[in-house]
Amino acid sequence: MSSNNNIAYKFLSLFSSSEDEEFHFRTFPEQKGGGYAKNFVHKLDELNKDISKWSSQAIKRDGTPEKYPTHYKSYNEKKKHGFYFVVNFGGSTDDKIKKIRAFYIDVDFAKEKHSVNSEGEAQKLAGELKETGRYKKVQVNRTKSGNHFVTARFTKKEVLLAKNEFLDKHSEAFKDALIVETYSGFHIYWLVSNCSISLFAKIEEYLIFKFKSDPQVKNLSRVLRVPEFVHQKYEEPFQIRVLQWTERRFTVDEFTSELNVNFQWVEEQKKKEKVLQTKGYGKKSFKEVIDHTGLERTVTETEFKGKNADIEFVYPKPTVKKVTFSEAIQEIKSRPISDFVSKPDMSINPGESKTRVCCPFHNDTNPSAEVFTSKRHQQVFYCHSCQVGTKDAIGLYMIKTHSSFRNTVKRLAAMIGIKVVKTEWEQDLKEIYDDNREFLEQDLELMYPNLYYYISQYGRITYLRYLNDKGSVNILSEEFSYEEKNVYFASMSFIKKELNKKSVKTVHRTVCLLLLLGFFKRVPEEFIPERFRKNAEIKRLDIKLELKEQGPLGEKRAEFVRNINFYIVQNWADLAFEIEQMAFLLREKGFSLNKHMNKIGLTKLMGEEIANRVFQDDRRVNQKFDRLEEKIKEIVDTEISEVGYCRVDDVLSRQIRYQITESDGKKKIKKATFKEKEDVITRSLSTILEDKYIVKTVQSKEKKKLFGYTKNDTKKIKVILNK
DNA sequence: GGATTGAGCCGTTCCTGGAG
DNA sequence: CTCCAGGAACGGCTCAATCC
Repeated sequence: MSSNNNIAYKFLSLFSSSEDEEFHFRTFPEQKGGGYAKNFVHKLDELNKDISKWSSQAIKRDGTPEKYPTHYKSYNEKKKHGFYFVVNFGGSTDDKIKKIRAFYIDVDFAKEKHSVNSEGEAQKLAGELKETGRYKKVQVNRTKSGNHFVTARFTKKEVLLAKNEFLDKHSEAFKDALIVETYSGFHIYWLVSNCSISLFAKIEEYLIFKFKSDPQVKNLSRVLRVPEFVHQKYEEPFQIRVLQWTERRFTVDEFTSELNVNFQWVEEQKKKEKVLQTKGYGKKSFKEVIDHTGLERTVTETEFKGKNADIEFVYPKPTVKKVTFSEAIQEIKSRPISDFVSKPDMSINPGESKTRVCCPFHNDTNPSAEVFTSKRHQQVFYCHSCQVGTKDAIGLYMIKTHSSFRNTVKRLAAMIGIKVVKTEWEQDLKEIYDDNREFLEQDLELMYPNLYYYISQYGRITYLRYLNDKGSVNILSEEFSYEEKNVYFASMSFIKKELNKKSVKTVHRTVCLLLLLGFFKRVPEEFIPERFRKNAEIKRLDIKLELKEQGPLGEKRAEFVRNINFYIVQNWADLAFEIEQMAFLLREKGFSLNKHMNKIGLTKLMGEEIANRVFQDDRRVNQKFDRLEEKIKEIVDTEISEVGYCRVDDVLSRQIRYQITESDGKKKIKKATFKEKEDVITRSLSTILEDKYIVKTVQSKEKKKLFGYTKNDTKKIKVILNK
């Protein structure tokens, strides 16, 4: 027995069955910009020393070690990296885990997060939370997509109370558990001797529901903090410590009976949760409140904001003037808001700079809204209480009626005796947009099966409708057109928000796919008039967006518009055959969003010209990629000439060396990593094979035997054959 | 330095269609 | 019908460009 009193070592040794069992470790920066995560591996007996001496060289992702060793303790304290270990045995990724060492949960009492619908609501909730005195910090945040949420961090005292309550409540279940205390909660471990990999996830799920612990903490290769190291995420550093020791190692049977593990109950809980998570599309919106356990959600329907506003607009006047759409906007913006609103009275008395009114958007008895003249705009309406604000009557009308921008302009124009007429160019455009709408209603499946294949899935038809409609209501001006079509812009985040998507990346890839197919075209940057690229003009455009968002005054936000993608909508009916051809090609070549929707992948699959259409930056295909591709091609050639076929798996497991030219011009031989080989194969296999080979997927045992595959499993394998 | 954007890589989770 | 590999979605992280 060792005589040292190293607690971290003692802790880890509980998890292993022998002194030379391996442990995988990882460090993560606790704070933003704190560097990269690093990986380490140690046998247990290497750690049988004071933790200030624990150190080694980190292992990079490609398996090679880093240049200098890292002393974990000082790295943890000075560089503020958290120090974690992979609880289960085998490796640091899920597929490498071979043995379950323990069941574990992570409970967190430090924070609460509430999602709300508007900044006003967020501020109100934040105020209420602050008043309770239970929180150390209450923050109103806004996601990139414009959703508001309130994060609140409990005071130390509250965290302590919650911790005690939690331990008391579950003392029976934790009787034979290892309990580790973190700043915000606990890591609870139950050592286990004979749990299968497949059972692990089910039991973890049960524990998550039973103890309302962090739902993320259930993966096989989960890392948790090592005791004795310091947790420095918050202001005060906290040393992770072991509260309760145990050497009890459960068998699965003992565990399931002593903790009353019940899988059916888990399924019921899951169903309940699913119902709560269901969100309405389009018409209804819901509010989610997530408490600090991250699991209990209450969902309420929100009001249709603005519908009940106590505001009335003036009646239309007889037409005295006919103007174009953009002229009408100018005219409306140049007039005071009171020209359009009959109630409340928003006129500013002569000689005064502003007027105060009772806000029509909330129950307001003491005037908390004001109408004033700003430097950049004729008039601005802004409520200090509920923070509804607009820069002209257009915004007010849109908030009240939820009309589109175009309809709003038309109706407001009518109120001042103006009729909006279309120019010839606008009429042509309207036809395209209308035709496109109709095009989507047709029986596309029969007429254009490949086109249909791509647009029928994953709500892509919704993207098409949305972008087409967006074009039709954002007609800028004839002088700003490309190929005689209306040019409009859209940011990915904005589309994401409008279409209720969860990730900008998904939106981006979908839009790229639609561009690739040919439904839209990106306008090359050199064709965008200089004045539209200038800040001032972009601000003008942004104000429109801001109105559509019905958000508070967008003065700040209007300063941030840079990389904008400009699009034109094609005439889909005219191009349907070409789109169908492209869709056919993509399917034939085995196009996949995951693998090919990037410049290198698409260039390899479809050629440079098409790739440039979708990705306009001047990224080049990596030289390295080409070299490795040549090598792989050679292997396929020789293999097929020798045995008549080539298994893709074999190519991946082969050691391949290829030449690269380093930055100083020297040539060097490099060993291809697995990932590099995989990249080349997934991204460009079909293109490097020329026309003489085909790739076949084989799954049945008999067929696999033909290719010398003897393993008794149902795994699909890929083989390259002569055509 | 902070914010924001498009774009990249990588790993996990959810879902589906085809093989058996 | 079941099962599972692969595709799509999602989320974490980085990076460069760009502006205040």
